[in-house]
Amino acid sequence: MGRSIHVRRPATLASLAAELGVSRTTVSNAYNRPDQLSPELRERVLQTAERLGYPGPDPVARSLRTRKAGAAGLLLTENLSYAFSDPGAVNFLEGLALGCEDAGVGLHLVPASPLREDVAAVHRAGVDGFVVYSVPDDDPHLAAVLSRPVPAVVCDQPKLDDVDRVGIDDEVATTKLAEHVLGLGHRHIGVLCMRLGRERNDGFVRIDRQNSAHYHVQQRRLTALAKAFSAAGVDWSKVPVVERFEHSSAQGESAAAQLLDAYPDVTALVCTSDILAVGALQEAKRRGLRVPIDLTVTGFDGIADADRVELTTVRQPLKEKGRAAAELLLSSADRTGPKLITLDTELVIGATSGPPRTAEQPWFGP
Amino acid sequence: MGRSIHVRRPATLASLAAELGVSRTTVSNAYNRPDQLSPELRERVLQTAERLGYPGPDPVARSLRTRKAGAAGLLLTENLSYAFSDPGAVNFLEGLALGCEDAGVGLHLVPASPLREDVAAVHRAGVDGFVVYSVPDDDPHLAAVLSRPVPAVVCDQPKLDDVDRVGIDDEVATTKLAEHVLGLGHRHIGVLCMRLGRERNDGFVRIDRQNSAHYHVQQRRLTALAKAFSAAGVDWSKVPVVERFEHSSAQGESAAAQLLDAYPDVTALVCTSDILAVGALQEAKRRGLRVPIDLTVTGFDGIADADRVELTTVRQPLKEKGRAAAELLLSSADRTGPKLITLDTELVIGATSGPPRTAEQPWFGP
DNA sequence: ATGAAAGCGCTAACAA
DNA sequence: TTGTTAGCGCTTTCAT
Repeated sequence: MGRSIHVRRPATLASLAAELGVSRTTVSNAYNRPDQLSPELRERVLQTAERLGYPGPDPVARSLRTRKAGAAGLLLTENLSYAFSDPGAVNFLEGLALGCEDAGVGLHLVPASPLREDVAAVHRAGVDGFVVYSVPDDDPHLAAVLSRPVPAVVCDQPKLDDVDRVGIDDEVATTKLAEHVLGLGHRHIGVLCMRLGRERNDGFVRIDRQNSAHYHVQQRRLTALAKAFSAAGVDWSKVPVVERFEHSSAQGESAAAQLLDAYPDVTALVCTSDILAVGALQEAKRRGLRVPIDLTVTGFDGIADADRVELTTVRQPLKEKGRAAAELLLSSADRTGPKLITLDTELVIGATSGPPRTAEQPWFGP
Repeated sequence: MGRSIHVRRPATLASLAAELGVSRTTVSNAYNRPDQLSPELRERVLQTAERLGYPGPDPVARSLRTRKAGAAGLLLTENLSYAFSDPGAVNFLEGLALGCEDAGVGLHLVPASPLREDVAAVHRAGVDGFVVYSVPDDDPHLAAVLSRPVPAVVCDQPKLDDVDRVGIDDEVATTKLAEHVLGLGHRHIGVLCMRLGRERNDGFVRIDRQNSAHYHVQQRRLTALAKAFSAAGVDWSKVPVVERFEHSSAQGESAAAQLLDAYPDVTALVCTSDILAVGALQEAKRRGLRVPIDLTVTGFDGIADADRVELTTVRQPLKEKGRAAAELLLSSADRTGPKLITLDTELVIGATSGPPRTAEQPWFGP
C-alpha cells in the first residue's frame, strides 16, 4: 500500500477517460451507476484506474457538483475537546453520532474555539447542515451558522423562533426539583449555576444578571427556581446564587465553598448541573457536613456520576436528544416550518436530599 | 435571522460581482484578502452581500479550488458512537480534538460502520488526511483510506511500514505487567482479551488464532505474555485465553465467568483492557472471590474507572496519543519518510494484585 | 449503452 | 488596486 505512488495527484476522471478512450460520463458511471454500463467495460475502467493510481472521484469536486457534502456540522460553544470531556456532551454526541451513522452521513466537528472569534471555521466547513449544541444567544459562531444556506438544529439553547430545536422543558423539570426540596422543608437554599454569559463571572449573581443571561437554559432554571421559591414564601432576592464559568467538579467545589462561607445557614444546595453538584458534595465532605443530614445537594442532567453518588437530580435523555437532533436535521428537507422536539425528564430522588436540620426538627447527633 | 430567505441559493460570488459592477476577484478578495482592496470597496461588497443574502464563498467550491478541506478525517473500526462510549476512545479523541482545534481544522468523523461494508463513506469525506484509530489490518475501510491521495496516521494498529503511526510499546508494557504478576508468584494464570479478528469469536482462543490475529495490539500483548510466561516456566499452550468481541465490562464479566468455570485453579486474571478487567472484578465479587487475596486481576490502559477501583494496570497516555496523532497528521506535508511516535507507559500497581494463595507457596499476610 | 456539452462556485496567476 | 483568463474535478441532462 505504498503512499509514494500518490506523491502528486496524477490521474483524474478525465485523464482516465482519455486513457481508456471513453467519455468521462462512462468513467463516472463506472463508479456511481454500475447498472448504466456493461460489467466488462466497468471492470476495464476499474482496472485501468487501479493501474493509473486513480483513487476514485474526488469527494470535494463531487460535492460541489451534487451540492451534497454527506456530513453534518457540529457547533459547540466550548473548545472542541469539550465534546469528549464533558459527560453530558459525550452522551449527547453518542446519540448524535448514532443518528448520523444510521443515515450514513459524517459528523464534522467544527473547531470554533470561544477564544479566538474564528468564525471562519464555520464558513469553511463543507457540511449539509449544522447541529448547534447549547450555545449562548449572542454567540458569533451561531450567527455564522445561521447565515449559511443550510438547515440548522439547535440543542437546548438558544431558543430561536425560526430554527428547529430539541430540548426539554427546563421550567417543568426545575419546578419539580424545587418542589421536592421545598417539600422537604428547606427554606435556606443556595444555588450553584453554570455560566450565564460569555464573559467570565465567578461569584455571586445579582438579579439583573440572571434576567439578562445569554444562556437560556440556565436562565430558565433560575427563573423556575425563583418562581417556585417565591410561591413557597422564600424571598428569591435573598437566595444566594453562585455562578461558575468553567464546568467542572473542581469549580463546583469552590462555588460551594464560596456560598457556604458567606451563607453558613444554608441547608440545601441546588445545582443546575450534576457536575457542579458532584463538586459540591466533595466540598461538603471536606467540611465534615453530612449529606443529606447537614446539607441537601441536588443536581441536574442525570450523568453516570450522578448515579454513582446517588445524587438527587433531574434525569434528561441526553443520548436521545442527540438522536433526535440528528433526525431533525436530516429530515429538515421534507419540512417547511420549524419544528420543536421536547423530551421528557424524570425527577430522580437519590440519597443526597433530605429534610433540613432546623430548630423545629432537632437532631441528636453522634 | 429568517431562514426563509435562503429557500434557494440565490446569490453567488459571480452574481454579487455583477450586481456591484466589479470583478469576481474583487469580491473574492473582500472575503479572503481584505488587504488587497480599499476598505470602502470592501465595505460596499459586504453590504451588498448582506442585502442580496449572499452567505459568503461556498466552502466546497473553495475547497475544490484550493485543494484544502480544512478537516481531518477520523476512521474507527467500530460504530461511530463508539467514539463517545468507549472511555479509551473518548480520551484519545479528546487529545485529537485538542490538536485539531489548535490547528484550526475540523474533525470529520467518518460513518464507517463495520456492519455494512460502506467504504463509500471514506471516499465521500472531504478531508485533507485521515487518522485511523485502532483497526484490524484487514479492514476494508482502512484500505479505502490508504487508497486516497491524502496523508494518513494510524493510532496503535495496524502496524504499516509506510504509514505514520503513534502508539506505545505494547511488548515492553505487557512484559512489565507480566513480570509483576509472575513476581507475585502466580503460575496459574488466565487471560481475557479483546477481539482478535473481524468475525465474532466469544470464547477460548487457540494458539493458531492468536498467531493469525488481525488486531496487532492484542496480538502483541498476547505474544509478550507468552514470552514472559514461558521464560518463567509457565507452559503458554496451557494458559487459557478467552476472547470477547464486544468491548464492555459486561463482556468482561462473562469472559471471566467462562474462564473461571473451566479453570477454577486460576489465581490471576490478566486482562488486555481495563474495561474487561472491571468486568472481571465484578464477576469475582459475584463469586465471593476476594481480590487480590483469592484472585489477582490486572488491566491495561489506565482509564478513569481503573483509578476508581484501584486496578493494577498499565497506564498509557491516551490523550497525548490523540494530540500526537493530530500533530503528526498536520505536519506530514513537511516530511518525506514515514514517522513513528512511541509514547511511554507506566505500570500502575493498584490494589487488585497480590500473591496467590497456594499450598506450595504459603503466604503470611499483613 | 455511451458521448457531448454545460456548468457547480470559486481562487490564483498574471496583466493592466 | 482591480480585472482577465483558466481552470479545480466532477455529474448530469440530453442526444445518439
